[in-house]
Amino acid sequence: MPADAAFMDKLVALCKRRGFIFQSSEIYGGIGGFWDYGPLGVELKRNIKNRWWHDHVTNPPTGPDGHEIQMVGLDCSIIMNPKVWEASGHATGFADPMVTCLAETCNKLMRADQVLGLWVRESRSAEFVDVTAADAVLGDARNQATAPLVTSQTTEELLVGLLATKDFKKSTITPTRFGNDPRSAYEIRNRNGRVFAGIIAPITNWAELRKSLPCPACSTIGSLTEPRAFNLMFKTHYGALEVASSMTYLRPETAQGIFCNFKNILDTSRVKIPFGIAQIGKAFRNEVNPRNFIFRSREFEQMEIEFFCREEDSMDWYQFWRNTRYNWYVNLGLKSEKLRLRDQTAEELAHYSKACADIEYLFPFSDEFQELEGCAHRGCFDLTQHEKHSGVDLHYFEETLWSEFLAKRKAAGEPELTKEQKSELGGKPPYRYLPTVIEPSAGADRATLAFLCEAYSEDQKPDAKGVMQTRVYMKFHPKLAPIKAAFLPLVNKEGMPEIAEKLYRDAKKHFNVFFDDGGAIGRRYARQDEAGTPFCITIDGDTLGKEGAANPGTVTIRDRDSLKQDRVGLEHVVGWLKERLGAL
RNA sequence: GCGGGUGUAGCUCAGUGGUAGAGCGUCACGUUGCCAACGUGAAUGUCGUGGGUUCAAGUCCCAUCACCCGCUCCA
Repeated sequence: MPADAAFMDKLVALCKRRGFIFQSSEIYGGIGGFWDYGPLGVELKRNIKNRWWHDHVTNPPTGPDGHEIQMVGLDCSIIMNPKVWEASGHATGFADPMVTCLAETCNKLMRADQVLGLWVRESRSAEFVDVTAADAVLGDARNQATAPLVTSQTTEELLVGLLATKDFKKSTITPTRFGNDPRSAYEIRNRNGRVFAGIIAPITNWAELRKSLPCPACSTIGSLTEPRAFNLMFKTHYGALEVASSMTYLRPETAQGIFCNFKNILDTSRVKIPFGIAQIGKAFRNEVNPRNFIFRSREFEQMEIEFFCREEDSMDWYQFWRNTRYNWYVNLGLKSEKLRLRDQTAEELAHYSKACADIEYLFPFSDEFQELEGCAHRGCFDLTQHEKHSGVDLHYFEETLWSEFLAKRKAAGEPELTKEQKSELGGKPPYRYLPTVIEPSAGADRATLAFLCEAYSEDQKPDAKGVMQTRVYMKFHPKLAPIKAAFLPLVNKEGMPEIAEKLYRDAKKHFNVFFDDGGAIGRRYARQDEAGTPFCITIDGDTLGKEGAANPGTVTIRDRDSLKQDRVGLEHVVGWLKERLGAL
């Protein structure tokens, strides 16, 4: 659905023309799903990452408890022990079997487990029902329907999954038998008392089964391919000898490196719960189909925080991060209604998650909002998994709370606890526990793309010859702009270039600034507009203090968005910029 | 992965079998007095890649790669 394909085309062309983003390996014909950041792009993306690091790690905000939050940074290796990915679930969870419908008018690609949802059979036709929205069609089936459920999961897993869906919550399931069908058969009675007949069987003979299976989308019988493994993990080998035992993966997310270092950080950095660990780094996913410029690429960069807190405070911290992260985007210029904060519905949540909010942007390539960042309440799922798989104790011990407790007992004259009592009491909450995790996980490339889309602006106005011209300008927040200011001698004579260059050299000590003496002033302004430079500083006759100058010793500073010009004294220019650009 | 579309100069694109083009941009020199100014000059392409048909291929055929749209996915 190209919501505004023309807009997207113009933006992509500008990115390439001005050196924001290039296709990777372009001279060799490119490579799908990989992109390079050019001179302007790298500045923009780095500004975004630096801003994020500054705002959350080096100068974190005040938390809901009124204290500045504790944050530390981390930079983990991309390649880790493959057991990490077994523990996290990625090794299996990222390998979905997919089937394609080969019917000419259909050609749909779907996850095999979705195809194998719920089939309701009535006399000769079979109809597919999404198990999450089964009610209407099941009603039509007049309770007589045979509903074979087949899946690559085990029968038990499937039943658990079925009971988790909206329509079958609180169903009772009783083993039964349909005629001579050898597969496991069940009578399913839902909470409204409606009775369904279901056959549940693991897929062992797809080749046979698919001949009779209709496509969920077009209902053509036997048009589905066999499930093929779509593995989203990037396999690689460590060690020069490529053997099975040296196989591992490039990380699909940076978060697991944080969990694996949880204990190291506790032992070395004097942080106490609540605290957060932040990481910026590359991650890799073999996307089925990388699309939409840098939005979905196979190599991408994440900005992730794992914030560890007590279970009882977790919803406060969740709300805090959800709002803090949303406001971060708004304050850096994603001000339009194209940015939204959306709470996930109960159905969307992972089974271990209490809450999750997505920060979404309405990109021009789609008429649906797309995720920039997910702020998830992950419970203690990840640490539990790593504890289980690694065998290492990852529990947190509240030393202060424990010694306060002991001191209080002593003061009250209570008898000293025995060793056994101590380990019994101190070994469980509130003294010893697995912390709950709030995870704001952002895509740096997606953020970059959103800022690019939001910044792209056009003005129509007549030029010197009266011909309508389009002015294209990138309305970046000054803190994100790749180039902060350009220094331009109005004309190349009478000492203007020399003054401009000296001023440029002064400013360059503090900011990424640019010097341009080539071409007419209007053209130079236009070039800076396309690069998104917020300020153009022009050295003119007044600067030189020429006869009749109204403002001797001043330069003009042109604002990119309003086109208004201020006159500022030469010696105040750097200070003027500092006021507007901040320290970073 | 399946189906459809596209690929010619830095960018946007024209070119339906017979000497590769335009606009914009870029560079140089001259000029210059605030919003893509003007003059003069210049550079730039193995027409995505490989193979085939033909006297002759940017153009026709096959393969391949990349990008765009849909299915799917989610940072």
